[in-house]
Amino acid sequence: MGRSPCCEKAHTNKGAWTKEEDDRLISYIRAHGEGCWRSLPKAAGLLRCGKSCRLRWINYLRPDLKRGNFTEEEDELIIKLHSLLGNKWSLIAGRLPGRTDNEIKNYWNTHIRRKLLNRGIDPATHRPLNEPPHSQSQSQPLHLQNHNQNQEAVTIAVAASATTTTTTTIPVVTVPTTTTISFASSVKQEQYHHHYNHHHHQEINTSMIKGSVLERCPDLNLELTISPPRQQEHDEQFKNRNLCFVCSLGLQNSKDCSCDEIVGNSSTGNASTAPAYDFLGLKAGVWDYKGLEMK
DNA sequence: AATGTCAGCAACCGCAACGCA
DNA sequence: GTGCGTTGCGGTTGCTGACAT
Repeated sequence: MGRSPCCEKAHTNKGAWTKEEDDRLISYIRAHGEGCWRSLPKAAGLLRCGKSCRLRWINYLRPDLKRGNFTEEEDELIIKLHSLLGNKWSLIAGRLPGRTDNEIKNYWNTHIRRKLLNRGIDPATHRPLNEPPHSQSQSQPLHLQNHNQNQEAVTIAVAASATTTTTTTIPVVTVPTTTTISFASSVKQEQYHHHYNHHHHQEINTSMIKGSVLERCPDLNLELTISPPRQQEHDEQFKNRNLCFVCSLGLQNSKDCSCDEIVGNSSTGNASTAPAYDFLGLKAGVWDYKGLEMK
């Protein structure tokens, strides 16, 4: 027998939501919070499946949503992020506060695609339409190029703008050498944490971003730098120590510090036993590059 | 005014990842 | 380690309104 359906389809409404349904959903979530979508409809007295409720809330009813037209700045940011990340709409949405992945996806398909075509740019590859695909690296979009390339020791900083800088370094352990990423983001740390908790398996795709980022998008502040892994570079006190995410944020001695819990072997130089940074509680050992590849 | 076409957007569907027993 | 239930993502569909004929 296959999996049971997510809802009893015979007894659920479909199609557009009514005002009454919206009100029920809003009041229920205000009272009980998000989550447990499967049981929510029954508890809220809605004849909808949990999926439908979740979608309605996330894409339309959430109070922090920014309604209205996209600005020119948002347009350009979406284009740049798409060139880096591909159709990772949830990731792109994470960089645009108040916008949902569905909204951005629709906006891309209806407006930006056409806008790029009018500029003579292929929206799929972000390269000129009339440019012959003379090499794989140039004919593929950036996000597709990256995972064809061997990983190297590289530190990458990504920022939506250049106000604050939050830096951490993450090893990707299944590649021959250590890949590290530094995130410099104006997004509040807590927002980043929230986003990361939901999307950590995709967020790491940013690690695929390499030198050509700046070449492609010179005015997008990605603060790309290439450097040896930080632990090998300096900080004598950490030389024989593994850094947790908390310390990587400069919060050494914090109660959340878990450096000493991390098991790692920094002396081998082997990536699979490389210094382990506990990024948001994800021990280095869990990073599986293959699992992070774009579809 | 009636009909056809198209664009925009909300919602659905299938699948994969995740978490837990 | 495995199987099952739940959640989230991305592609696709279909409804609706605006515009053209």
